[in-house]
Amino acid sequence: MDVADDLFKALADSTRRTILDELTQKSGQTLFEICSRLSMKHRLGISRQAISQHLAVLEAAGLVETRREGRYKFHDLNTAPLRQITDRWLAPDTSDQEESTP
Amino acid sequence: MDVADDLFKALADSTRRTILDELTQKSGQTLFEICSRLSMKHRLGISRQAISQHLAVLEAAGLVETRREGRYKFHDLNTAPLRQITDRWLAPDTSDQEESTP
DNA sequence: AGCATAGGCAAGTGAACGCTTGCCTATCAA
DNA sequence: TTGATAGGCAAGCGTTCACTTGCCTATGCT
Repeated sequence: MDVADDLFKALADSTRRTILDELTQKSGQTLFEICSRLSMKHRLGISRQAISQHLAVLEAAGLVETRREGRYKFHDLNTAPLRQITDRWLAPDTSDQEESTP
Repeated sequence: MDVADDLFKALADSTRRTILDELTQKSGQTLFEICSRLSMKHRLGISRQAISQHLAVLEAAGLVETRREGRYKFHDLNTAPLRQITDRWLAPDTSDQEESTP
């Protein structure tokens, strides 16, 4: 329905948020690299396909961008879509609020 | 699992985001006021109970605070939890990133 | 008191979601 | 060419989620 729907749906899962954390620490990781990090550092017993699906969701939301090089596919973080959240509810413009009279 | 889970789950639904929009325009609305606004302005054919459940989710996430006065219950917006998102991935500190060597 | 208004609780339903399993394609090294 | 590595596609399963329906409590007006 909403255009922002993909973004918020992508952020709704804790595994996907952890993936964003990992890409924040090191951008340009491959699928297998992300897999091993989630397994080692975060003790997440999760399959490769599950993570692949998570990455697809993050890519649909614009939070992750990919580039292919040979048999490797690198995943880069893009935090730009997150600005929507700030712009929507943390905008400094409070000039046209209605008065509170129940 | 995560403590931030409530926040992102709350934002994952488009109706709840619309409620936040409405509370941004006018804080301190009652349940019925929110109901009529969603119905009129946003053409959302949704029951009162559904909206009540949405407000409970938003309150659990800390995005909405409530105060009772007689038979009225007013709902106030609290955008403070949204700062978590900025702090987590939009933090200006990029000093301790790892180098990208696949 | 009697009735309308404002809100709450709980069970049930259909759809979406997260994850697994199994198999397939593509790239590179021996 | 064979084998290993990196990734993709799709069906199936159990859980969670959004929403409805029905009934109940509390406050206020006349």
